[in-house]
Amino acid sequence: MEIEERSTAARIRDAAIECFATEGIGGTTARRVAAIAGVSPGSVINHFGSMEGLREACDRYLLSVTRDRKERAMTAGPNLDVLASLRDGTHPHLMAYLAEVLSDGSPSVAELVDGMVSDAEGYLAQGVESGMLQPSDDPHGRAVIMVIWNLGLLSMHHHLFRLLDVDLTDPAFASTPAIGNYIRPIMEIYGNGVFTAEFMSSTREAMTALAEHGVTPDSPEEGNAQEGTP
Amino acid sequence: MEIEERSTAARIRDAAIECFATEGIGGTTARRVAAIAGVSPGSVINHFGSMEGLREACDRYLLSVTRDRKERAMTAGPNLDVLASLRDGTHPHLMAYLAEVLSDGSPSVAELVDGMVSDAEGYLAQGVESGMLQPSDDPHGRAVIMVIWNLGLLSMHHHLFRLLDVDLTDPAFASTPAIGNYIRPIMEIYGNGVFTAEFMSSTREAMTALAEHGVTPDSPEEGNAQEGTP
DNA sequence: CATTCTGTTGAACAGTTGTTCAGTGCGAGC
DNA sequence: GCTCGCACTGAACAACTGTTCAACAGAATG
Repeated sequence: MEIEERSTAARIRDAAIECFATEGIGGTTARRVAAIAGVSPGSVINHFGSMEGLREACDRYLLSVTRDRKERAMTAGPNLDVLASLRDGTHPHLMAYLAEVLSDGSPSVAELVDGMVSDAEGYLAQGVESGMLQPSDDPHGRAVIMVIWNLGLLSMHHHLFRLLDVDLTDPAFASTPAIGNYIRPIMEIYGNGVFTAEFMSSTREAMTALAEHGVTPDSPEEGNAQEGTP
Repeated sequence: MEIEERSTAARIRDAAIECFATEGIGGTTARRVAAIAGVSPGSVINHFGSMEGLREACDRYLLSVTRDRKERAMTAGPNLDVLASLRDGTHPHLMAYLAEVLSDGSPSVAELVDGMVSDAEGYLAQGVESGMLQPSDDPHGRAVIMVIWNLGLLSMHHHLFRLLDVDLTDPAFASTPAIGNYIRPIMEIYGNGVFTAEFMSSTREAMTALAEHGVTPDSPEEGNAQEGTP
């Protein structure tokens, strides 16, 4: 099950990750992977049983790399950037591979996302304790939203690149000059919010009702909820 | 170029949207679309030239529907929910189709996203004028981030459903009981932010430097920037 | 040296794909 | 009633796909 590094299987798996990342999932064929890895098409199936098996191996590898680096990063203290562990340049296509597979429901990607969420819950709690972050009425929900906002940005990196000139899949992303375009608005929202205090207090009763019962088709705050729904 | 409604071409196009939405882009074939539409495979190509042409027709249709409803929604006042116009049940698979195509860089989807961003800029400006929203140092950047956060949530709806029990592609989404799980944390962040005022003021100098020069590989605020990068 | 074993090959197979096109049916216009 | 035109069919085609497998090389083992 475990793949020896520097082995042929590892070369094939890395070639597959590169192919999935650059050609997309649909554009990846056994022959193309074989060509990149410098082996025969038969060898690809020989090692992984099928193309689906190869895809699963890539997912498992993504998961294991993330876990390895996460442990190393843990010692360096909490970090709100759930993706930082994939951006060290050792595996240049891993981030783009993740971006590609995020929006299809593979089980091991789900496991990865769930892990990121529970990590984020821990980091957020630490941030609250240390006085850096505000406490939340719904710590789990806040962690889910923040993690998926992040991953969503990654999976839409084409649009983000077009609109803000920032490439989230670039290993050298952190030293892009335009990175301010990306961080500035996010820090502004995370720092001050978007709604004014007046607006929040004027809709407080609707919000607490929402927190208790949820929105029902004919709940009276429907009008406000629609305007406020992001 | 314009497709007559109720025509065979329209039926094929709707079948394609359904197929793209439910089977994914890779899982959609000419024969499957033909079966759903109740026509022969040849007819599919006859009407749209090729499968790529069919895909483009679907994108164009998505764009035109969005524009139509947007105009109608304009009269009802600004609305921060950029997706509300697609959620009226007339075309039950349009939202799921959008979710499917968001993460691949089709030109007309790019046009759609750009339109949503410039709409959002307008709505946000109106919200600022009316006192509902805080002004921003970077109105364009804020609009981009907020729109792509939203679209990213949509494109990751599988994960969101697993984690918060909310299905963004469901036409009846607004009346789901669990919708509070989704709205509550977002309203909290948009209302109050995430960082504390103390943390924000302690990193103010780093933030203003960022706003002016961006982050460079050896800029001194690198440490803080990493902790703050979401 | 002979033999086994492991890893690799690449030709071949069956299945699916997009696309073509001669032929069919059917309704409108005369 | 006849004919024309058009939309549609579905069998056929070439190009691809994942997968199989007999053959092969080369190192390790006896």
